[in-house]
Amino acid sequence: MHQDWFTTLAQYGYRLTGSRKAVVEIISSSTQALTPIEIYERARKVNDEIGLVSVYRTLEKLEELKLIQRVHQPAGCQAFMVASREHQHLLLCSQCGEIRFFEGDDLGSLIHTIAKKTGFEINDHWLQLFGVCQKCKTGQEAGA
Amino acid sequence: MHQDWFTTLAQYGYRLTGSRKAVVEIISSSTQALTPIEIYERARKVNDEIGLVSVYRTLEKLEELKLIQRVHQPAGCQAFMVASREHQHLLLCSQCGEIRFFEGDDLGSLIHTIAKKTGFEINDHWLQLFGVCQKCKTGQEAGA
DNA sequence: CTCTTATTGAAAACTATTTTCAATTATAGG
DNA sequence: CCTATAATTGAAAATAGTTTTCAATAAGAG
Repeated sequence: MHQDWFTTLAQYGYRLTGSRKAVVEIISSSTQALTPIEIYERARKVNDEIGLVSVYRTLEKLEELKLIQRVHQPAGCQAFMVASREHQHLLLCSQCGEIRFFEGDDLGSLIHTIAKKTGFEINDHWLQLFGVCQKCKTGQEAGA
Repeated sequence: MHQDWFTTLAQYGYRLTGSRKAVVEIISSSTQALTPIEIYERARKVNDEIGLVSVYRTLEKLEELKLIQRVHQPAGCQAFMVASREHQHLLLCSQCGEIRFFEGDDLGSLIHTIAKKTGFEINDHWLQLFGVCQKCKTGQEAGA
């Protein structure tokens, strides 16, 4: 997957630098949302030259290109992960942070009803499910 | 409505001060989510002694008592508004920020399906609708 | 009315993020 | 392969948002 991201970055005229590669590899392979600091710390383990600023700057670009998304959680909204595709939403484990995509929500008739009742023209929705993943239920910790 | 909030605050042993009254009146009567600074600015117009710190501290308590909730929006997650009741969700106007409550989402079968498919025990969900309110559609600005 | 203790505002501290800037480096074109 | 150039870098400074500290004040119980 991260190869595609490199291609997209190149298509938009962005250079492929060590810092960017590190950030891309870390986020694109994570099953949990990661904060800038978490990404920075992981990147440092591979290359201890990388700066936190570059993490922020890379995140900004990846978000612009819609390759990643900010994840809103009760504990905060600083973490990022791979972007959902159209019609995909997130299911989050409240214990270990493991995230899965799902689709198939059928909000059409609800949206229609609410639109009629309120006079709003409804054009987007956010849906997120929270729970406990199988690993956490059975007592194990998920891998970081 | 804000009378109920004063009662709740008193029940929990909180004193009813001018700063708290101002914050409570402002939030409890707003149809838009307000940031701490916005609340502070409005409160200042009535009482120019109030400090921003007290706004933060009051918000903290109102959130603890579940009288208000933080509202997550594309532009940020610092704003607060009256808490949703059980099963209520938000419909937001992307243009003027006007917010309505709605209920009646029927996610039971979706949640069941996803739980089965993923092994998660799903115990909560966030749903928000976005759109353009009637006033904004017809070109007017909503009242602040 | 008085006493106690919660609450206050201001300033300082802290955290998260963005900007500035000179040095470096990816990459297009020779 | 070189070279030129403009994008990118990391560090430091700046900014924004929030929390803590602290002495002064004031709510409200008795």
